[in-house]
Amino acid sequence: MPELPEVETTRRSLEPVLTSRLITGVTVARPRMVRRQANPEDFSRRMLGQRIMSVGRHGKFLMTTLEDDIIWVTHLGMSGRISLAATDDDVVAHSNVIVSLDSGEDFRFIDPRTFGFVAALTPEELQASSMGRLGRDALTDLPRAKQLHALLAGRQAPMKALLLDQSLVAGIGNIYADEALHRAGISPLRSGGSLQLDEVAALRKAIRATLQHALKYGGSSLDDLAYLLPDGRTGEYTNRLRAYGREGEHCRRCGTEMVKNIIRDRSSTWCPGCQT
DNA sequence: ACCTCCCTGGCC
DNA sequence: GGCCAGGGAGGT
Repeated sequence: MPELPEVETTRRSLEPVLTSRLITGVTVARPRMVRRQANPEDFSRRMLGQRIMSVGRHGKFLMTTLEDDIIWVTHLGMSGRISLAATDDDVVAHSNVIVSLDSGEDFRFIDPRTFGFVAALTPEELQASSMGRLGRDALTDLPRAKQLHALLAGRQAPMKALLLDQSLVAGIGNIYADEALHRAGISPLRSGGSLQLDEVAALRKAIRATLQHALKYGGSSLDDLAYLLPDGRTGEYTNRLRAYGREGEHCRRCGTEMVKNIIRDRSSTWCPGCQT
């Protein structure tokens, strides 16, 4: 389930391969994958023949800039991953979008559940879409504690839901929301507005530590191997997770049995002993 | 701010 | 054969 550390790991792998390359081919095997594009045929048309200028990211959205002022957006969704392969390599199942480069390499977007998407948008189109309403990037641009505290003021929703709200802060998904709350010792059920400034400061520190550590280990590949690095390696943060997937096991900090329950339709794993 | 839907592989 | 995983959009 790719979220920010997985997407940033992907971005770093793509950057040297894509930058300055010419797009020589675009194949959309699953038309559904092209979304937020007023005219679906614009995707291939705007991509073909373009040179790639830079490979950026905001939250979980990969944003690749093309020379003609077009932004090629890729979102991995739930089950998406990017594979870099030679154009004549075997194509694995669910290679829904393939972008070929003048280097002889392919960018292959593999996504069984097709929750991800691609689009090629003008800056105006990007700004007008939901991507224009993303919060600050959780890894590179996380607001200071005072600002975060102000953003949370008066919010009744549980912290778990607020961390997943991409318009508040962009990039945190279900796994790392649980991880950050555990590190900070904050219950996922606490309402946003109930957090004191020192708790927000602890949470901010926990978010940064979680994301930076997960990134260092290449993100978390789960048993389903839906997420892999673009070269096929697994993300190795999985067995370092402190909360996610550890229901019924003992908390690594206080020994209490970890519990899992549903908060706002999302599974949440947390420690009732030390998350208060 | 809440509810429903999208989609498929893997597991019981 | 049914359920579960869940990020984000669209509707109310």
